Amino acid sequence: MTKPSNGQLRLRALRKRDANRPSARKRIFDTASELFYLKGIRAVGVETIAAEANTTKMSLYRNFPSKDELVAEWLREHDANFWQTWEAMASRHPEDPRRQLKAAFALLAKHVADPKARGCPMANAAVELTEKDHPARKVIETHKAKLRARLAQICAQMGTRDSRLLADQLFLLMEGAQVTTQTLGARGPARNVARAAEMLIGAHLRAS
Amino acid sequence: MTKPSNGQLRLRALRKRDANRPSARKRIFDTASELFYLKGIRAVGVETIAAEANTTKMSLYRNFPSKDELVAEWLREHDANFWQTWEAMASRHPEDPRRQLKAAFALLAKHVADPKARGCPMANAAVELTEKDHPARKVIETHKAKLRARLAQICAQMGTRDSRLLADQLFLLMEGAQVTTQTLGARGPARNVARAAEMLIGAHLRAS
DNA sequence: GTGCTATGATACTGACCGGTAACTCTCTTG
DNA sequence: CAAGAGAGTTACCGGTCAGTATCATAGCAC
Repeated sequence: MTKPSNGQLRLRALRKRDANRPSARKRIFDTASELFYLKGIRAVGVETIAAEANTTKMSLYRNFPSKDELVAEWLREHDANFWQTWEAMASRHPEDPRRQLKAAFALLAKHVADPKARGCPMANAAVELTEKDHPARKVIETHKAKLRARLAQICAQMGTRDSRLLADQLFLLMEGAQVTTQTLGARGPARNVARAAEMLIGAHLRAS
Repeated sequence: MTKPSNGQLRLRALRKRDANRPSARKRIFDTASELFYLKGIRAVGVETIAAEANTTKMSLYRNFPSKDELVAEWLREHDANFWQTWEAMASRHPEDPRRQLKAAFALLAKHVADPKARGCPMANAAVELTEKDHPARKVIETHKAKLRARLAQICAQMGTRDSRLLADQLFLLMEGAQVTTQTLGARGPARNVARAAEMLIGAHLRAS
């Protein structure tokens, strides 16, 4: 029933001829990333992802072993992008840990100011995926542990007495800013995250 | 097929005779509250709730118009409990806003130290329920806005120059502590939330 | 007793879920 | 030209989802 019309066939042919068209895998991955972030993981079905990527479920399962693994892949890529941005930012202020922190919080402030932002994909996924053996959980925990350690490293370079404590406090501010985006929006407490970090850093430096 | 055995009948009769047995509504509500919090909202079906409450789906729908409304009800009750606890705590330190904040963060610290804790039900729900017209969203936004305002009020009573700013910073710490519970656990940064709050309050008071 | 209310039990709807089978088409590479 | 890889299409699987209809049973109030 409902055979494809000639119009549809021609459209599809046109699309195929376009050499610039990304692979099905890339389209699926990009679409899934966007939908997972904006609508939530459990709220988005594989059929929806495929349709939105102008392909079908079969292409999804030819490129990814399962939805759970697709989710994990998405978060792995987010982790890679995150650290690439982070280290690029850090290398712009070598030997100046304080400036590195300032730049990091400026970046965060810019992100949470975006009205379309919906917090941190990692933290959101941790809220949604409660099965402790979900493949994404390892990615999430590793990512957050690394961030905590990286913050502590920078704080130590600043010479603060209790660098672990300051790092944890900054970590709380970061996570808090991301999550409040989803309840009180960009005009909520998140917009004061950079100032909060500055005050905390200042207080620690004075105490050293 | 599979008629109930005499044993099952007797068991049911025994359960019914127990006058202390809570109503189906209460059992459903309590079970749903626990499951929603521990497993997540979308991860728990109405059938599971009913079974876990030793009743059936029909009793659920006789007492609640829909699952979405049940979720909203759960959050409304959480809001009521939250403010009852909060105001009881505040009234224990009348005329001493600083002590009120200290007590609030002590309570929060105790909560996030529980290894079974899974953050703030409101914030978690905000992550899971992305449909902007979900009945729970209004409850969540109202709750968080009220908390933000209440914090600002207390900070103003302390006489800090920029009480709104301090309130937002404390808010970020609170939300951050709750959410990090789900990625780095009770031994994560959350355990430093009270100290972080103390330092921020101190810095603000010194600046006034 | 007679109702009334709350509860239970079972079966069902239609939609959607993640995942698979089988076949076709088209483009690329040798 | 031939062969193979990537991609599209359609139909299907078993299971679960939220929500409903129907009938039976129990306890309570009058």
